[in-house]
Amino acid sequence: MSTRETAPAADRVRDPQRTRAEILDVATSEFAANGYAGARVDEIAAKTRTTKRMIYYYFESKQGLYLAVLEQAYSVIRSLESGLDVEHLDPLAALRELAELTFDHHESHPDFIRLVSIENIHGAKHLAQSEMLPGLSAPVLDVIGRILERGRAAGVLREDVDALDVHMLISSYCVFRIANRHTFSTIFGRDLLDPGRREHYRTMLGDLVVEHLARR
Amino acid sequence: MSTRETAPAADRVRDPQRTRAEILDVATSEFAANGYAGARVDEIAAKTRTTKRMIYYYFESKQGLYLAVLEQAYSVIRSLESGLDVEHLDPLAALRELAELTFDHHESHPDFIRLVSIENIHGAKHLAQSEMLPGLSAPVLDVIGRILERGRAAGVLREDVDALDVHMLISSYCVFRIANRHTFSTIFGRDLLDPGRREHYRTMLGDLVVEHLARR
Amino acid sequence: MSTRETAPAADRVRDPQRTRAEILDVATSEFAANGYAGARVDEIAAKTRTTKRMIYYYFESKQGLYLAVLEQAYSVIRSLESGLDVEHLDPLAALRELAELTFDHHESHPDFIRLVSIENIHGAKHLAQSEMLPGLSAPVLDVIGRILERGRAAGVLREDVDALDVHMLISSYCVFRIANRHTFSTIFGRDLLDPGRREHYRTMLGDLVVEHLARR
Amino acid sequence: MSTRETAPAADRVRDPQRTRAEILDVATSEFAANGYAGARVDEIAAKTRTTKRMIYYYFESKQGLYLAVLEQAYSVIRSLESGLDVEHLDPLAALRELAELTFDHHESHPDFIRLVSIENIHGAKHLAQSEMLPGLSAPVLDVIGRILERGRAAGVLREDVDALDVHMLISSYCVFRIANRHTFSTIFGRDLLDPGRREHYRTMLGDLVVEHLARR
DNA sequence: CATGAATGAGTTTTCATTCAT
DNA sequence: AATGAATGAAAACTCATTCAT
Repeated sequence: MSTRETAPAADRVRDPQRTRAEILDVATSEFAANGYAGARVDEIAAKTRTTKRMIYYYFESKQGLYLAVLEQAYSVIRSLESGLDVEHLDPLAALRELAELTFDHHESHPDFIRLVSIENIHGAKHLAQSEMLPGLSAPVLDVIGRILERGRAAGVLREDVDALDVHMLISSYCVFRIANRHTFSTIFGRDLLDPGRREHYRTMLGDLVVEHLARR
Repeated sequence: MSTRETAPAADRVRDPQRTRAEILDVATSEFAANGYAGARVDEIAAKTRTTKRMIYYYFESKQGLYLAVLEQAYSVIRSLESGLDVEHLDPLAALRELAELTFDHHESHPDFIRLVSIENIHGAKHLAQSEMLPGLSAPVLDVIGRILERGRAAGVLREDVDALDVHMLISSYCVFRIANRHTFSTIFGRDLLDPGRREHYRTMLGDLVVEHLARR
Repeated sequence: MSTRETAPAADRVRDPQRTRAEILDVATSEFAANGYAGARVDEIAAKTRTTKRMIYYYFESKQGLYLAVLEQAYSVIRSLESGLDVEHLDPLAALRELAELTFDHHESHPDFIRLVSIENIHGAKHLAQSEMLPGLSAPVLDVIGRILERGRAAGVLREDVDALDVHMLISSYCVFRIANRHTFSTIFGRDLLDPGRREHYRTMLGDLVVEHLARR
Repeated sequence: MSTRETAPAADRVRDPQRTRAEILDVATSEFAANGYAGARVDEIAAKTRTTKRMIYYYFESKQGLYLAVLEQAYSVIRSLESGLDVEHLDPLAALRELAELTFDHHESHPDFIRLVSIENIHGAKHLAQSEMLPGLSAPVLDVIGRILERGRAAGVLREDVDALDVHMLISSYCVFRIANRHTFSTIFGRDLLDPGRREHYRTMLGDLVVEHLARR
């Protein structure tokens, strides 16, 4: 990968929004694939129809770009969470449904999971700098909260588990499957994303949640 | 960080074992703290009583050093696993004990968890290059396997869950708590390593395993 | 030679063609003078009005620069060869003229001869990587070919010597005089480039060619 | 190639002469193959049954080793030259014989040719430092000298060509064939060492010499 | 004589960032 | 908004040579 700009001038676009979005998309893949330090501004620019200068124009610095990538990634997940609708199900079924939807979400957004891993490597210091993210609690917590409320009122759920713990339980399972896939497969020879075992893992998660939350 | 070698020549020792070990230890912290690309060979050398040159003498390259770090980290965990002794407990108690010991292990080896995260960012490509690690299944699997056998024979455990799934369940929980601590705390304001909640999480894990494995 | 860039920022020009050309010229001298491994990128940069960084910007690597130097050196020689005009002379005279022009060419392009020697030390492996050079037969061969044809038709030249052998004969003589000058002089005390003996050597070459090619 | 010493201690020899000779042999190949700057002391040591320390013990420095290599290479050639015996042939036949023996010599000592090329790259500065080589005129010159004398006395040879020019003529042809083999083959697609054309080149050389020296 | 370990100075290469147009 | 050229600082890596045993 040369440092020289080689983008074909021909198909350069003059649509700022689009240019910004394209940079962000490419940067997402690159950061997710290589980590913060491992990603190359040059490489990101090369995979775009713009030039490096534009990256600095829109995002100021590599850090700025990375933060924008992070913010967008969280936004996408948040809006997916906002679309969750499990109110029509009974509490235990709702929990299972929620867990399984999270399972699906994570599987279809591996870049997000990778970015979160990367951000944790850096002690979440970039995330902390964000003006929009920290504290902006996830919609999913409210969803879980409402289910727990309903379930407790109906006497079918335990009283001593809070929404954040439920979220942690579900996340840990779903995140591990994506985030640790490679070492797991290398060490144990089992691909956690093997389509043939997907249903098994999905059900297992639902079972775990239900078993743990159901009042005995 | 200067390029000049600044290590005090005075206290350099002529102890290869020690020199190698010291480099490896420092490198472990540095890679764990900064990722592969983010770690600096210069910085590692500076925190050692040797010089950068010795790193290349013993490990050939930055990659070689990283791989050695990875291999040592896995070895440490493996030998801890080998020391597990839960044979004297009844199957369900043994599973809980095992889960809780894993919980403890992970908590006291955050660098290992971070290295594994980092390695997954790179698709486990370094791990795959190792001649000792891949395929060398973990002792813990045998431990789990024996518990499952005993439990099934005694009729107290489910028949349809295999050792690797149990390991995955335990790992995902324990790993998440360490690996995703920072973003979790930044987003949700709850520190997963808060000593005051440690017992809660530890018990919760044991419960999860027991609830999932116990025959109904 | 320090690692610090010391080129005066004042007279840096923004003329890519010129920058590239200047690097190439300096590099030609340096490689010719010190060999591939002996040449220093730092030194080349220092003798330029640019910085080391620009060498990598334009040529990617030391090897890339060396190859560019080699390609340019061959191009220069090729275009000189293309300018050869000996069609108006009778075959034997044309051969002598050609030999003597080659003699002159080589004498005035010692760097080219040195680069060729260097490249041979490396088994021509860089040359082989070139996309423009290998196979691109030299114009001089056609010139020789046409003379031989004419000479055979006229019955004044031998039939059993081909153009490539003629070229080899001329080259070996002209190249040796330049390439082996130093050891020859050190061992035998005779400087092959002594201006006072130049005419002698030039005539001797012409004689050799004519004596060898003339039909008896 | 690692910097670490890995020579099997088992078969180390305690024969100084032999150790020295072995180092010299390996160094000859390495310098011939990679040039002075390109050769690695580490690599030379590794291909020997000794260690690097011995190289410095016997030869003081890389330069010292290189000079020893050069001196030995010239000595070998000199003693081959000393063995030349063409006194029993008539002058022209003797000259042809001499040329052809040189042709053979060079072909079977490519490393010598390469070393000479390398030394010329460095302006013969190492050779000049030698206490044994410079000035020590080659035996072959005397051989040529005696042939010329005999030939002139017999009236069969030209009067105006001296021994050193004859030597230069023969050398240039024989050296070029070996030294420039690689670029020649890459550019023109003809291997000058093709066994099938060996006799052709050998005869051609003899012809050249005879044609040039014979009195008309 | 022999050797594994160690070293300092240098050498190539990389990378985020900025400038002139 | 856009761009090819340029840059400084630093990063990885190398190599001849020496030391302690």
